[in-house]
Amino acid sequence: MPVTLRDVARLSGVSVSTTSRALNDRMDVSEEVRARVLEAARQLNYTVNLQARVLKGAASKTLGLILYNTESLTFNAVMTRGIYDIATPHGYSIIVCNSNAGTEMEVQAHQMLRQNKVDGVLINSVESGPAPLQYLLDNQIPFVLLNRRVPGVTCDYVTVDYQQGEYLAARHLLELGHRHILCQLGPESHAPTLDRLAGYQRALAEFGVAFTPELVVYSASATTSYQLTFDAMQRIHPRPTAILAYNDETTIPVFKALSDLNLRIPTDVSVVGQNDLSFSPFLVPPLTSVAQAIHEMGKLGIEILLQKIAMSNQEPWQWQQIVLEPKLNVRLSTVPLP
Amino acid sequence: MPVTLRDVARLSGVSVSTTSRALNDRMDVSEEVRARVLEAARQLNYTVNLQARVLKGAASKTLGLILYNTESLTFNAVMTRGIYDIATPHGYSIIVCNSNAGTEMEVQAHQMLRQNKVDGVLINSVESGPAPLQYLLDNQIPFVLLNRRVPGVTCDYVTVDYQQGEYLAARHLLELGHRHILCQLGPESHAPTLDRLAGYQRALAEFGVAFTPELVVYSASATTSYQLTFDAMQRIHPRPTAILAYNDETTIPVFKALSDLNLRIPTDVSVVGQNDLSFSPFLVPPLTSVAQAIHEMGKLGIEILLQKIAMSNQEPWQWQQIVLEPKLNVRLSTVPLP
DNA sequence: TTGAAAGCGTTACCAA
DNA sequence: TTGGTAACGCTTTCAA
Repeated sequence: MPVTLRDVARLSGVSVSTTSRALNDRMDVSEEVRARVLEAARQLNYTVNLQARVLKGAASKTLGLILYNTESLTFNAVMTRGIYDIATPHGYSIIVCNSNAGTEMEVQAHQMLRQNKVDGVLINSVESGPAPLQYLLDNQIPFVLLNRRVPGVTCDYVTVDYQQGEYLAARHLLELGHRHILCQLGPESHAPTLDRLAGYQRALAEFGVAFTPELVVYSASATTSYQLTFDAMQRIHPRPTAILAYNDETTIPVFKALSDLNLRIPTDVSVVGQNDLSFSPFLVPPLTSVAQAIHEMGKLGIEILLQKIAMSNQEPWQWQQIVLEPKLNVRLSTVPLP
Repeated sequence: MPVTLRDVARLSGVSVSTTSRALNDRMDVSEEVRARVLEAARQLNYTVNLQARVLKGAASKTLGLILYNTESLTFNAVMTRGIYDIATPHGYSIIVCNSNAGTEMEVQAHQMLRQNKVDGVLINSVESGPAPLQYLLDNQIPFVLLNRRVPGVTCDYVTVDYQQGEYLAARHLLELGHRHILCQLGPESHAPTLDRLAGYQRALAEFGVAFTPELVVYSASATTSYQLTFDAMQRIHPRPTAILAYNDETTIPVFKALSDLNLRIPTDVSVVGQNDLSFSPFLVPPLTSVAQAIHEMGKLGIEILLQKIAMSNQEPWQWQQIVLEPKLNVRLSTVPLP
């Protein structure tokens, strides 16, 4: 039913092989024939059959993207935005899979991508261990890890530095004189959580402040952020004078909890966010926040991947292991301790 | 280099055709042979070559998703979340394309999906007119429109009702006695914008309030929302007593603009948002907002698409044209006019 | 129950 | 410069 090369060949009155060459911009085809073939193809609305081409051994011009999909709503949106936009102009389709933070779906995703013969993979989910990565390495399928590192696996990756981000935020508060800083982190087992905790502790140590486990709480949703803040500010003595929020979104319930406790920001409590979203400068007061280069991470990831695919396998490849540095944007939600 | 059916056949000592039947769970294969084949396949880590299968005429088990990608960061995230999660268990891969609200990239997306022989398409971007849809209809490729309707094209779609959403919000304010309601809409040419404007006007008409063009402003970003609110509340006399914000995200700059003008919420100005995000109940004051069933829209869309694909083309198909109703969640950011 | 062979649409090789 | 032919990996007749 669909138009094939044979149809175009018949209409243009040349052989199938000549038709193929004409359409693929080969130079061993007379201008006159090429014109006729192109016209016929246009007329029949011909499109190449990718499966046939790939079966012959050509690249599939398809990439895989395995998302983790449990981090904040905005995370994937920001990270993937640049990915599609760079892939499309290069003629690549992207098959997107979600692991939903589960090993089973992650394994299925790898299987799907393998079956689809993708030319490369961007990976933001490594729940099932290094085996799938090893498979890709063994089979020389290029891939780049996004926001992840895997111990024992040498490969390309682009991450941001959550430890440094938390460190910068904590140091900022310590420099302002704060000593009782409530640290709100995400899911307890999550790798970035451990990084951030380490950054918090590093800053404390640098200022000779003892670490108080009570000051660390774990939450990730709006509801729990409100409750945890509300409870912690009442329970902990002396009361924290500053809060390192989980991210800018959960800063909103934090603000409300403080408001409900009649605590003013920043007079009574300083607050620092993470991610520096577009609305953060417009909170009341404007939020001091750590900007992580999430968008940059996605963009660099796909660029490295495409670069790697474009290279012949013979050339030596220097592993790209990039850690993007966070930046603290100071606004009005943080002030010196009186 | 990759393992093929021939390799499995050789190892299990049977023919290629028998191997194929064994792996495809056909019943005309002896149990003993099937076991041997499966074991050989496992041992060789065999995976079927999808391109070959599709070339033979099988379904590609691949769907296309064309996103518009100019709406808020969260919109795509919420809508697509359910899509992947339903497609994967059904064995479908999804090729995601972004039109970026441009006709050129949209056309390219359709081309890519056509080349990839997708079994169906979910479409949230119809910038280049009805031609690509007509192509899909002509070639019997199932598709479902998400958040879009196209005049003159009869097809399946799932949308939410922006007009009704704005109507509900406006009516709520009118019932509270407000008569000067600032209406903040998105990009001026955007279809939802026109719907929302109509909803606003319908509510006004119902209460016998004259429509004042001056009270309608267009914005979509955090920065412009702040400035537009700040300016409008100073410029317009009598000053609006209520604001219909563009969405919950831009509500944040609206709150700040009002705060900077020393206007209290809700005492001086009532505010209604759109989307009812997870953080909205935690704004200060908690935001009255219109919830649109964006997630439901994605979920229904993929379900209808899969259903349609599963049906033999012979059965009659009843067009699914679904408009999901919005819901107004009243909180503390709106009060009766004194 | 099994195997041989044809063919899906394309490209590459070789011969003309 | 052009055309015939083979082959990519699979499924599906059809025959044994």
